[in-house]
Amino acid sequence: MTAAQPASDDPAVAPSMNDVARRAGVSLGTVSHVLNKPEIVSAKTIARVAAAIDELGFVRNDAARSLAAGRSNTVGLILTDVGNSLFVDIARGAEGAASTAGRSLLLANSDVTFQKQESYLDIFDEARVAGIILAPLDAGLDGVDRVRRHGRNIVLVNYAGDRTDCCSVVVDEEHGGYLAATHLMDIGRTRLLFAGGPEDLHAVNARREGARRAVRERGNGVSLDVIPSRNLKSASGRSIARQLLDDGTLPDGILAPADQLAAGLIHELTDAGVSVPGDVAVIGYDNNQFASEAAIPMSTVSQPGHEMGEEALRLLLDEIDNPRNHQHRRITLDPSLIVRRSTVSR
Amino acid sequence: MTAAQPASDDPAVAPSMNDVARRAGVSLGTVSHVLNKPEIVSAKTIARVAAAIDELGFVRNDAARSLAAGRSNTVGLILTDVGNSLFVDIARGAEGAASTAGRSLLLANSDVTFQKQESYLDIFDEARVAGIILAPLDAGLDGVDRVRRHGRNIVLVNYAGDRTDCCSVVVDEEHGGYLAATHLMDIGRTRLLFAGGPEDLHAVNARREGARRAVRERGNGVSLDVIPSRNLKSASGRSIARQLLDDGTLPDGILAPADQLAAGLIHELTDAGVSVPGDVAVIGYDNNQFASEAAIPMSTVSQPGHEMGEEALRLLLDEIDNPRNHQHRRITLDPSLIVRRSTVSR
DNA sequence: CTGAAAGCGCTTACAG
DNA sequence: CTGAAAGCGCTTACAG
Repeated sequence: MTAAQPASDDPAVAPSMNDVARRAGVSLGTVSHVLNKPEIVSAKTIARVAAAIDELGFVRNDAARSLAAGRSNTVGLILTDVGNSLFVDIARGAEGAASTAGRSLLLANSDVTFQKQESYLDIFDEARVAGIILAPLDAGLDGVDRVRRHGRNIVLVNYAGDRTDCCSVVVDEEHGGYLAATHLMDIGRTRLLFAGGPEDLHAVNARREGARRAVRERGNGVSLDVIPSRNLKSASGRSIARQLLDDGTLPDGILAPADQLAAGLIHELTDAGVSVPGDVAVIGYDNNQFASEAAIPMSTVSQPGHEMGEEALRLLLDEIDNPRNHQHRRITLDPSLIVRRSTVSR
Repeated sequence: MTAAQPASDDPAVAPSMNDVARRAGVSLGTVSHVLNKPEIVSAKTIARVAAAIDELGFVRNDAARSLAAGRSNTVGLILTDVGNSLFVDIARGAEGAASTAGRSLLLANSDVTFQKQESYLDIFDEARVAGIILAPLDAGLDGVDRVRRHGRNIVLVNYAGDRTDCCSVVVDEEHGGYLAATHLMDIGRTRLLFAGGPEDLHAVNARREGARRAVRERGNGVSLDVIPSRNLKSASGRSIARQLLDDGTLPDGILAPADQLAAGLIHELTDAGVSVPGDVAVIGYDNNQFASEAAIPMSTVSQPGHEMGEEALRLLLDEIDNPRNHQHRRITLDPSLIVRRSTVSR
């Protein structure tokens, strides 16, 4: 279906500050002052200029402003995966903090692709944004050096490797794994399985080590098996479940490093007549939207995405506004346990 | 937890085109030509300039470029809700088409807030982006006129009201409702319920009317009840289900205008011992991620988000690149039915 | 094919 | 408190 209509032939053009000045009967510089330092302008002049701006529908040309001022008002945020609610929460947190601070926040989605991540770093670099918040892939942090060399401020969020030469906000992944394992032991489970996850992902490794520590510290007679998987998707969870069913050796508690993985496990197990949590308690990770919507609402470990975004923006603004006194720092936030029916029946 | 390290005292500054020119031993204009019209420059000069760019790590100042050229290379996309996978798909589609065309795509999330939508329109307007793709709220399209008056190209996606004075890409919502109702009748259901949704949402109304038409055209002896709800969330689905259970008059087929709503209905019904789809078949709308992950995978109506984003960007580029010949048009895409176990048991 | 120069729309010392 | 003017880093006719 298509309905057509000719485009307007009048390519309207935005009025400039000069137009405003002329209309208000003041100089160009005065208009600029009204916009940027109204406190040094008389009330009468402000009113006249404001009226002219209104009448003309003037909007500042940000390219010219950035160029003349040598700095921009906008901040860029590069997310790994906008399909993952953690990153959406980060974006919301950063957006809130940015708008409080009078800054605009622009988003980019690297879509778990290293090349896109690099390309967006360059785009924000070319745009001379005031700063960049990057949720980097495990794959590499090379681009970070590149843009920093140009004087661009950058803070890392969610993952930072071992970099201490820029600010970062991360979550204590190890503690998340610890929380999950402790919860399973608290409800009396003794044969635990850490199920799934590529072994080259930092977060997966840390969560597994956290689970190991929990078992070591606290579990006498508690075992912890590990079965890795190619990815974090639900199909991997299903295939691990089938493997367990075939072997006939079910654990009584499963920790999955992602909700999707846990969902696959739960479906395949319940389809086979295994009771969750009766026979096997399952806990996921991430607190994705569907974790609470599932038929068996899922216990999980939640990461404070909103706070991560807020803190990241706060660190960035400090770096932007106090370049001299700024100290790079790493903020580590704690994940939290969310108990639902996949581990504790009501 | 916090670890500190002093910031570098050397606020590195990006080299300018002038620096590149000096280093390459050519004029400023020649460097610009190498970047923008390499075909008119000799291979030798290109090589020299390229080397200088490399050595210096030069990145173009996009603010200066936009200002001098009078146009920008980036396109802005304003989404209603990045938490909704439809919009994520739209973003992915637009991103793909943009990068193919050598354009950068910047995202903004209006977060279902009219004020944010307006504010991001202004931000993109101030940034003098080449064009804007807006997924507008039902609430109002005023901002559209404002930015168009400044010569900004804009195309609407997902909702366009009755505007024909700009391009738009929408989905045939009426047809989606028709598909869902037809499916329920196809599997033999005769007492249908259109459950939930605020009556002032265009999409909800259209989907309901589509269901009505399907019943009218095809159903002899088929009834269609309607129960509205305050919002599209899962709690609303639960409360509608409780109402049905209290009344003791269950339909045998339910159409919900959102997956979340359907999820709430399904949970409350199955908790009460009602079989889905045995006693009641339930179909949702949107094909959100959790629709397939649910314990009873959900039948639903899927919207072609990726294609919507692609088409929207294509229309926008046509408007940008051919301002003289461009014809505004509305592209209407079809939704599709996805059958899962909430309507058809295996 | 290359260079010199005007100009894009602002900001910001500097005078007054 | 206000204005005149230089300059931000590019692009783009225009000469040569």
